[in-house]
Order: sequence, then C-alpha cells, then structure tokens
Amino acid sequence: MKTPSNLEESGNRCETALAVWLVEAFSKAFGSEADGITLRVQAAADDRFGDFQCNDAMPLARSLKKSPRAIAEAVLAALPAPSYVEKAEIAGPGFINITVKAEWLAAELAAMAAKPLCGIPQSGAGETIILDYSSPNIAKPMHIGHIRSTVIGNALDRMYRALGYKVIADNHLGDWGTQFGVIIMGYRNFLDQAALAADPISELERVYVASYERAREDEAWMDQCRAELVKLQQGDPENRALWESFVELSLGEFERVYRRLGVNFDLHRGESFYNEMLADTVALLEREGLAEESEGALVVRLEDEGLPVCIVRKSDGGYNYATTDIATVRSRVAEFAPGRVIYVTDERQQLHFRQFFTVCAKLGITTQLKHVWFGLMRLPEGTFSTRQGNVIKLEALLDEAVQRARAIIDESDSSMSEVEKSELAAQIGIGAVKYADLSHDPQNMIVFTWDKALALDGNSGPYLQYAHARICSLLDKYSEMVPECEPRSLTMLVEGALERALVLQLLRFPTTVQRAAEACKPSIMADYLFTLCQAYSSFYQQSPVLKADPAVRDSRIALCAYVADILRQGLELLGMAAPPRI
RNA sequence: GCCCCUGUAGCUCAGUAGGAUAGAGCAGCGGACUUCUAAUCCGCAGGUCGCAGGUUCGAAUCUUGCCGGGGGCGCCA
Repeated sequence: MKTPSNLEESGNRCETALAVWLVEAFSKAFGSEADGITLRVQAAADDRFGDFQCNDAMPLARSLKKSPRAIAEAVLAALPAPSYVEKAEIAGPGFINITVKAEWLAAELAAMAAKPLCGIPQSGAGETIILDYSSPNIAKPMHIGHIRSTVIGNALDRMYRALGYKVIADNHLGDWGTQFGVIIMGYRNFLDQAALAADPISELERVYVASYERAREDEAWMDQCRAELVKLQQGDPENRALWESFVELSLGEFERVYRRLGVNFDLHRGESFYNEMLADTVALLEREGLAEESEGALVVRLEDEGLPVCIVRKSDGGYNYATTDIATVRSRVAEFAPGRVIYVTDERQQLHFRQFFTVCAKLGITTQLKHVWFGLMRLPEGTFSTRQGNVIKLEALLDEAVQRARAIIDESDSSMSEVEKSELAAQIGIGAVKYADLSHDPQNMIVFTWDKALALDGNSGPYLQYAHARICSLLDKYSEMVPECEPRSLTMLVEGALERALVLQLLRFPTTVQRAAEACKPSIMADYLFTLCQAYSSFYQQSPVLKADPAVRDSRIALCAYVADILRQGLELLGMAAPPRI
C-alpha cells in the first residue's frame, strides 16, 4: 500500500497526517496483501462519528477473506495511534472513526493559515494555462447569456492563478463573422446618428436586426450583404474603417461591464487576429493529407473517431469557426507553449469542440485542450433565443441588482456616507449576481428569475459577505478592547461541537480550491463557502466572543480571524468583494 | 435515427472516489433582537432520490432498458 501521491500536496494537513499513519498500520498488519487499495482518510460523515473516518478496511475483506471489523481491529492493533489522536474506534461494518485532540486541530489550523494564500497548494507552478472565456460578439450588447462564460471563466482564472499556474486570460472576441456584411448594410441604410451617439451598441444592434430581417425576405439584399463582407475581407478601406469603429465602440462598452464585474483579460485577441493564418492552416491540413474535397467544401473526415466531418473551408471559399479555432490553437501553442487551453462556452458547442480537438490531435498538437461547457440560461416561460428580441442586457441586470441592494442598505439607516453606500450597493448587488451563477453546477441549466439572481438572503452572495462583515466588526471591536494584539497569535481552545465543526471546515479550504479548479466547477468553492458561513453563523449566534472570559474570548477571536481570512480569500477566488462593513 | 446533458422535499438546488439515519436555501408553521450587525440563528413539517432490472457486504452515486425535460448532429458561431 502506498500513500496516494496527491494527498501530500492536495492540502488537508490533518487527513494527510492520519493517512500516513494508517498506511503504515495497514502495511504492518497485512504487508503486501494490502497493496491493492489506495488509502483515504476523509471527513466523518456525521460529527457523532468523530472528526475523520477511514473506510478502507471494508474493500479488503474479500481478498483477505476476513471480516471487515477484524481487519480494522488488526490495523488499529498493529501500530499505536499518534499522540494527537484522541480515539480511534471501529463502528458499523468496519468504519474506522477517528477523533483527534483539540490542540492538534488548533495547531494545524494556525499552521495552515500562516502559509501564503491560506495554504492553497502550489500545484500549478511552472505550467501555463490559456483560459478562453467571455468572448462576446462585436456590435452586439452583452446580455445575460454572456454572464455564465464571463463569471465562471473568471472564477477559474482566479483559482488557477492561486494554485500557481501562469494563466493567460484571452477574450476571443467575435469580431470577424459573416454578420459584418449584414451590419454594414444596416449601418448604411438604417442608421440613426442621434441614437448612435447616445448608445452606440444598441443602435448597432438595432440596425443589424433590421438588416437581418430584410435579408431574410430579400434575396438581393442578402447578396449585397455578402458582397460587403467580401469587400471587408479583401481590405476595402471604407468597410475596414467601419469595422474598426464597430470594434472600438464595442470594446469600450465591454470594458465598462468588465470593470463592474472585476474581470480582467491579458489578451483581447478576436477572431480577426488569426485571419492571416487561416489559409496556411488549411494548407497544412491538405499537406498532411487530412483534408479533402466534399460537395465543394474542404473537410476533415472524422469517421474513425465516430464524429461528423469537420468543414474547414466552405464551398464559397470562406473559412469558418473550426478553421479559426484550429489556427488559434496553433498560434497559442507556438507563442505560449501552454500545458492546457481551457474554453468556457455554452453546451451547444460540445460537438464543435470535440471535432476540432480531434483535428488538432491529428495535427500532432499535444497540448491538453479542454472544453468547459455550461447549460443555457432559460426564462421560466421556456428557452429564449439570443437571436430574438427578448434578451435581458447584462448591464440592466447589474443595475437592477445594485438598485435592490441599495434599497436594503437605505432601510437599515446606516451611518455611511453617500459614496460608501453606493460603493457597497455595487459590491453586494454584483456579488449577488455572480454568486447566483457560481453556486450552481455549470453543467446544469439555470432558470433565470430576477428574484433568484438577485437574492439577498439564504444561500446567496450577500449571506457570505454579511458573515464576513460581522467578523470584521468583531475584530475591530477586539482591537479597541485589547490594543496591539494580533488575534492570530492567540491560542485556540476549540471547545464544543460548533467550534470543532468550524475548525474542521476551515482545514478543508486548500483541498477545496484544488478540487474546484481541477473539476472546473466554481460551484464546489461556492458550496464550501456557504457551508463555512453556516458553521460560523451558528457559532456566532450562540457563542459570545467579546463578552466571554479573557481566555475563551481570545480563543474565539482567533478562530474568528481565521474564518475572516479564509472567507475573504474564498470570495476573492470567486471574484466577489468582501466589504468590511455592511 | 444517433450523440451529449438532465430527472432528489411544493419551488430552486447540494450530495464530494459506492459507505452509516439523503442535506441546504426559498415558500409554510412556531420561537429568538434593552445583549459582539436579526441580510442572522434555533425548532417543526415536508422524500417510493423518474420507473424497472443488474453488479455487492452496502447504490441517489456504477450498469442495462424504458419514460419525461434540455441541447446538438457538413458549409452559423
């Protein structure tokens, strides 16, 4: 039996220490007969069972032809428990339940919290990850369909950076599609200059929709759109200038939204950036014998992989999405040598990604390509189409969120200044929107309702922020009572079930970051933080801190300080603010 | 027709590598603010984990079939 190699770095100090002990005990009791299993110590399923449990005696019962209980007994008898183990007992069919000493938990927590980033393992050191997310289309407003890619992508971005990866966040803008012919025609024929000055993107959207509808019923109009697109692609100065102004206007607008969301990109390379490389990429596919003509188009056959053909050049000679994506990978691999490229898009693109990943593999690209997809957001009435009109603009959602948060702040007649109140309303409102998204498993679709997206109580962003603010308030008052004292230097006693549960939850932080990032599910992190806050709130409600006797008071304030540290760190990983006062 | 996802409390969702009596939030009912921030906490009620087989000491979790929901399937991205 061997210690799982991931246990040591993955972070939970206590589970690792106990696993090391039990590995040795299993091996002493059964020698090589116990080699088949990977030992794991995990959190106890219920606090009545202790702090940790190990279930690995049970799977061995068959091969060893002994009862699981007898195996567990032999293991515990083989080696004395470490001094920090309070008790280790066998329960049920063969669970090994472990309770540890409070002093040990306190010391392990202090050691973890003293490390940089609260002990998040630096498992990504030396590896580059390119993270491709958000990717809105030029000349269209960002709507609630963009929020998932942006918010989930950004949380992954933050978690991977915390784990030591070199992350390159790249906003792969839709700036080169066939829509530009349609928009140019709309711009030339339907534009309202006043509206453009007032709200450029809405006006561009409007002329696009008008032109698109005209094209659907008017063949000649459609042909003209295609002609304008060809002119643009061939470098016609006038169309080129129009296109550049669309890009500039859109980027300005996007940047405003990203600032509100706290999202930053390292690169803004739209599809146009790779335009010059498309012909070369197709030529390479032909040279490698991967591409062939079919019905006038150039395609890569993927029948051996059980996938439909992938079109890399249309019968009209134009290139499409797959070509751009392949060229993009080649460019990124050549320039940045990433270990991974991760794409965050909606579920409808799964097949496309499987196809072009397969083509990349055929080209000998070994970089790990991963598609993180998420379910579409739907309205209660049913699916909404982004091509129809009934979209909710992202900014409108954010405005509404901030407004609702502001209403609650105003009710609570706080002594804050106007500036502080509006800053706080933004932090809470936008935190609520982000959390509503991040707290769901990405792969499930979200039914969008205002009340859920903007919830300010229960399992919500503000719940986490509120818990944090209350701790900050306690810490402030403590520093007034006991000046010059660093709470984290105080001795923790870890008394009672609530404190113990809280400490155990804090100790799970580093592992949780690792798990959430590797699974590409920020919801794992969100769920962790909610559980942490529930544990804290229960503790806070029933345990006086500042009013307790000094030794207890100091112990509790230390615990509070650690909760604040980890909560702040965790909120940061989700891209949420942690205001010190609410 | 084929592929991917999904079905857990009235509603929205968790459920970590198969483990002990399936958990939260909201909504409902009942409690707790002259006491460290009540955007909070405590309690009650609420479940044939879609249905039927299989695998095993043990299945919400793995497997097969069926039913329901969502998405996709050569020139859109």
